Amino acid sequence: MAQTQTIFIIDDQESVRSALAEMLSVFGYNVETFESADDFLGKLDGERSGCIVADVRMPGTDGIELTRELARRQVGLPVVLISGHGDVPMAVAAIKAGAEDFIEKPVDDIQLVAAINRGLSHTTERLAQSQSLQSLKERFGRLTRREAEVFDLVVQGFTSQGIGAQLDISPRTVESYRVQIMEKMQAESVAVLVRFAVRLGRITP
Amino acid sequence: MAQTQTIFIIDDQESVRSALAEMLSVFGYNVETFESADDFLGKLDGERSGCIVADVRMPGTDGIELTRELARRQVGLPVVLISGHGDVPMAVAAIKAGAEDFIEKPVDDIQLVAAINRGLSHTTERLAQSQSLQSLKERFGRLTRREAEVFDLVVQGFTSQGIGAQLDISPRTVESYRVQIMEKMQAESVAVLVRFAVRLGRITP
DNA sequence: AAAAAACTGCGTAATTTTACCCATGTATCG
DNA sequence: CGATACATGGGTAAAATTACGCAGTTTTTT
Repeated sequence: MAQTQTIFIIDDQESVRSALAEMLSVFGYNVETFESADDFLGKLDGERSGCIVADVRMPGTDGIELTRELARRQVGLPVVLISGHGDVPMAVAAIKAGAEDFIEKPVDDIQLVAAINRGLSHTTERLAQSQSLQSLKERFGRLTRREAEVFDLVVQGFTSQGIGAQLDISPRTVESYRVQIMEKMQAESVAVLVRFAVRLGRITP
Repeated sequence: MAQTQTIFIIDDQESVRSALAEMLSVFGYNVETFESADDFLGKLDGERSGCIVADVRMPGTDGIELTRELARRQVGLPVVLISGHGDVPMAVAAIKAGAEDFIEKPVDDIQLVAAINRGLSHTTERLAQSQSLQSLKERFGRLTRREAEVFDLVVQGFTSQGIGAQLDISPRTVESYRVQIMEKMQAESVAVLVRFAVRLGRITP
C-alpha cells in the first residue's frame, strides 16, 4: 500500500536541479530531476506518487501552466512552485492554479520541505482517486456511441421504454445496451452507474 | 430572485473608504463601507449578497483573518483583498484563505472591478447551489430514522431484498419505505435519488 | 386524556428490469 | 473476401420495483 514517494524536480537550470536534488536527498527524499515541464509530462505514467517541485519560469511550459495542466488531467500530484523573480500577481496565479505553495528564491530549505510534506500528506488519496478515475474513463471509452447515449439517459433516470422512445428504437434494444453498459462499466447496479457518471462528469450531482 | 448586490468596503482609513466607494459608485455598484472587519462581521445578517473589498492590514481582525472567518462560517461572500505593502507570502496566504483576488496598491480600477465581477459571478452560483442544497437537506431531514437508513442502502445500490436482509425486516416493508423516500425527496427515479445522496454527502461519487 | 400524526410492518397485483439465449443487416478492416 | 465490430431486434423466465391498500404501535399534539 505504501508506495514510494518521489520528489520530481523540474528546472531548466542544471545547477538548480542538482542543488535541490542534493539538498532533498539529504533530507531523505527519493528524488528525480527533469529539465522541462514537457519532459516531465511526457514521462508521466500515472503510477507514480510524490510531489513536484518546479520553477515558475522555464522555456516551454512554465510552472503555472504545468500546474494547470496537471489539474486539467486530474493528476493528483501536488506542485510546489519556486520563483526567482516572483511578484504578487504571479503568486496569486500560482495558488489559484492549485499550487501547494509558491516559494521565492533564495529557497529556504525548511520552508520547501514543509511545503513538500504538506503536499505529500494530500497526495496519496488524490492519487488513488485519480487512478480509479482513470480506470473509469477507460471503461467508459470502451462504450460504443450508442451505448454512451443510452448510458447518459439511464443515469438521468429514464426507463428503457423512455429511452427507446427518445432514441426511436425498441425498448428491447435499449435493454441490450444496458446489459452491455453494466458489463463494460463493471457496475452491479444503476446506483453505482450513476456514481460513475458523476465522477466522469457526465451528470452534475 | 435577482437580489441586490452590494459591495462591502472594509478599510480602517476613511480616505481609502471614500475613494473606493466613490470609484465603485461611478461604476454603478451599490456600496456600503465599514471601518473594521469586526464592525462588518457584527452587522452581517446572512441575507445580503455581493462582494467584500477589504484591506489586508487593519487593526483588529485583518483581511486574511476575515477571509478565513467567513469561510469558517460558510458565508458565501467572495473577498477581494487589497494591500499597501503586499509581499508574495502574504498573497499566497490570502489566496489559500480563499480570497477571490489579492491586489496591490495603488489599486488599478479595472483590475478591481474585474475581480469584483468574478467574485459576484461565483456568488450567484454558490447562492443558487446552496439554496437547492438547503432544500435537499430539508427534505432529507423529513425522513424518519428508518427511512434514512433505507435511503443510504438504496443509494449504495442494494436491492430491497438485500436491504431487508441487512435490517432484518421484510423486503415488502423496505419497499414501503422506498415509496415514502421517493415521495419525500421528490425523486422520480433511483438515479435522481443517488445524485441527491451525492450532493448531501451521504455517498462519495 | 383523547385525537392526530407518524413509525413500523406486510400482502397482492402490475410494471420494469435482469438474465439467459438468439438473429439480421451494415460497415470496416486486414 | 472473410473476420470483426456495431446497431438493431427478439423470446422467455426470474428478479426487482412500483402502486395501492391495510393495520398495529408510538409519539405528538391538542
